[in-house]
Amino acid sequence: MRQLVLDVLSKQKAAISLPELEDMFEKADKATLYRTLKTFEENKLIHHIDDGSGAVKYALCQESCECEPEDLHVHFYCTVCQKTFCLNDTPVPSINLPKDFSLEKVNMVVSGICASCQK
Amino acid sequence: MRQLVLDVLSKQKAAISLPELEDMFEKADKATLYRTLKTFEENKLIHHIDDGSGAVKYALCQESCECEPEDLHVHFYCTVCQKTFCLNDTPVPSINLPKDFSLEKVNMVVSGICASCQK
DNA sequence: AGTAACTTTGCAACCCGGTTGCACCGCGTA
DNA sequence: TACGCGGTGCAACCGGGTTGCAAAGTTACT
Ligand SMILES: [Mn+2]
Ligand SMILES: [Mn+2]
Ligand SMILES: [Zn+2]
Ligand SMILES: [Zn+2]
Repeated sequence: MRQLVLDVLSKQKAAISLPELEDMFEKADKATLYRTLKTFEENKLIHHIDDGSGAVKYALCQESCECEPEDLHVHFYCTVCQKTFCLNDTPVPSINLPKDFSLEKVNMVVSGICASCQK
Repeated sequence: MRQLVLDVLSKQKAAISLPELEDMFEKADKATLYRTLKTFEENKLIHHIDDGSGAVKYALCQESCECEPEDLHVHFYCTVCQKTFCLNDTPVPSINLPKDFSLEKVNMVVSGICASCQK
């Protein structure tokens, strides 16, 4: 099962959610897939992305993917195809927090229209 | 009802979620509060914040609060008290998207420890 | 006041993503 | 063969959000 899921993940251009994964298999159980993603994430194979679409999405970690402690790159959510992409080459800009606020991590999601959906 | 909700909202230092609002009233119905927040948002009185905590939170719009088309300021989620704050003075930095990606809006949530929770 | 039209509210049900307990299965090992 | 352990499937549950519908409240007009 994990092999199959890993295959699917590595073939994806966009990040994928649990429900999407579910009906991409049709045969495997939701809980199994859920636990698979969980173990993958614990072992730093994948990272999750909260793009505000209601379902958390997952994408393979890249070579340089330091998901912890701080997510390095920006994510892009296409409002047309509803796909979410890792912009691995777009680092999260550093920001100045008010005094006495300590930074742990940053989630930056840009919405718009992706390259494929531009006409 | 709307008056009451508006009062609560204007007294809040942190953004508030629908469930939080719910048990802050104990008397009003979830649906009513939900619809109240909805109309407030449609009329640009409040804006919503998706901080990844599972529940969308709402905060009053400030004078200069141009929530549309693009959310202007950064939000801060405290991992200790689980409160979410508008950093009204911290604008979202502009970023360079890859070619052919068009920008509509940006959600930037910084997690860490807020001023009150620092020891 | 009486009536009609419109708005707001409460209730209940539903949806959907996520999560968990538990029993079962498959497999390697003593 | 018997045991232990990790993976799987099923079913149930949870929590936030959303909606249909009917009752209650409000407003406008006569
Ligand atoms: Mn990513
Ligand atoms: Mn805000
Ligand atoms: Zn697209
Ligand atoms: Zn705090």
